Amino acid sequence: MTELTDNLTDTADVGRRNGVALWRQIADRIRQDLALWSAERDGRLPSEAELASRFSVNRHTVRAALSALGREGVIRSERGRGTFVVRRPRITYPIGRRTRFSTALEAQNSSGRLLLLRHARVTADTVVAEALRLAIGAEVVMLETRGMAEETPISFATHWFDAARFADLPEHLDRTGSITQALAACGVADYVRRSTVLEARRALPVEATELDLTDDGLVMVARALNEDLNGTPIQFSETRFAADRVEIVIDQA
Amino acid sequence: MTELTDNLTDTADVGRRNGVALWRQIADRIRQDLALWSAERDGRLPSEAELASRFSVNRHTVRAALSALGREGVIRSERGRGTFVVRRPRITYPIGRRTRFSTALEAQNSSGRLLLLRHARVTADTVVAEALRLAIGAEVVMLETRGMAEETPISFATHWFDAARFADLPEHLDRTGSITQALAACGVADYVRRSTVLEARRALPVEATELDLTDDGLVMVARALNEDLNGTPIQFSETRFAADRVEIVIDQA
DNA sequence: CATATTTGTCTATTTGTATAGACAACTGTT
DNA sequence: AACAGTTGTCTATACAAATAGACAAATATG
Repeated sequence: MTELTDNLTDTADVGRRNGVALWRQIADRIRQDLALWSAERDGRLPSEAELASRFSVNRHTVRAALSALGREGVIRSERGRGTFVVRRPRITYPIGRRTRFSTALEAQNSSGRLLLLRHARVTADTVVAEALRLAIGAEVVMLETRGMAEETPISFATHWFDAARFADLPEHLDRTGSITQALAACGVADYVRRSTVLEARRALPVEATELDLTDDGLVMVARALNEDLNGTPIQFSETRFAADRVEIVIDQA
Repeated sequence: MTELTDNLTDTADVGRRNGVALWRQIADRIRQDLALWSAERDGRLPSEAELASRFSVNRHTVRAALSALGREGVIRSERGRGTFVVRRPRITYPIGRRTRFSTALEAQNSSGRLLLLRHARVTADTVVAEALRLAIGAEVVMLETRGMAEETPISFATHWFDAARFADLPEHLDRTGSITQALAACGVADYVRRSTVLEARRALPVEATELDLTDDGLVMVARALNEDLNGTPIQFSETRFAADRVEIVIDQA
């Protein structure tokens, strides 16, 4: 760790002519290091002049970076005083055999909510059908949800269920606001996580909109399969987390 | 899944004046979709003219994107014929209670190797000390490794061990080439993964170099703690995976 | 062979990015 | 009040990125 943080703050070299503007690279690096500055010096960032010399760029380039972070709402500049961090720590999201969104955020003072955005009956493509052990083209209930912590979107997920077994699911979800409770109403008393696959990539336009990522955001994608206690798959999900706002903890127990 | 892939291929809008050049956004999107095209049509991409109209940009902009992907080695253009995918599937990397790099890649025909880049005795900072249950400033053995699949770098990791207990570790590692065997030589017959925390971010310059990420690459970062069978922490690691080359599977069992 | 389709190369123009320097406006301290 | 340090705004210049159009060179097909 010593090595890395030193590299982060001291030699802050950024690359040129690689298709990403200097001001954006600098904005991304500063967003990364906000935790360092929010702790010490009253959450005050180094001055524009000092940042410019650290990154070896012109002060105007730094200003473009700070301006972008200001539009994102993570920092705030005050003439004559300096630039300050607007507190917003990362959320810790646990993944394990008994992963449930509702309980995930309650442990850390955040009031988590799961919003149902839309739902529809669609036909299963190859991936979904294989996961749920259905025939390709079988009817499935698809629903999209957004997970919130306070007023900040954290996750944007698409879920698929066997339509034969879970036809009434959307109504129950509308009423209860919880997938666990909606499943219970459909006769699934308990379920466990069978598998989770993670990858990271740049956000697609849809995801950037739903997660309120201003520009060029990153997402962590978790594809998960839940099964009932008989070992029958009941739910396949693809959840996109805003990479800047969460860290994922793997529950080994 | 249906929804997403449709969005990917049809409405392929890209944003302007957000600090990321159009050609780079397009290159990133195409790299994402390579799997779709490598399957069908003999691994042939749509023509430059068609891509230009899909993304609503000039053909030269598409050419800049393809040129970048060509330098990366993931596609190859042939005058008069078209542009083709150079096959390179994602590596699946399992994380669980008994995660070991050596066994991770053998299951999928890849010949995995772990290279020791450098090692040193350093003093533990707050994070490392807390993880290994040592005093801040205690001596630790730090080593950096690079994980390879065939000739492609997959991971770049920093590991820390209590120097009092594992002084001879680097030598054993040099000799055996395996952390598990080196630990065995230091009297640790077996060990298990206690915790893993994952996050995603843009690669730092050092990481881009070590992982051979040509431009603007993404990494998944796994911070892990291993302990012996008595429950004593023995190894704290921070591993950076090249996000384009791996997907991480969580072993729930 | 003739033709349509594809990638490769060239010139020209407009918009975005980065540098440089100067100075105004505001804040906290001496 | 004076001053040092900070952010905000302006002008000017050089280079990269994106658009537009035209044509050459290679390939596949009928």
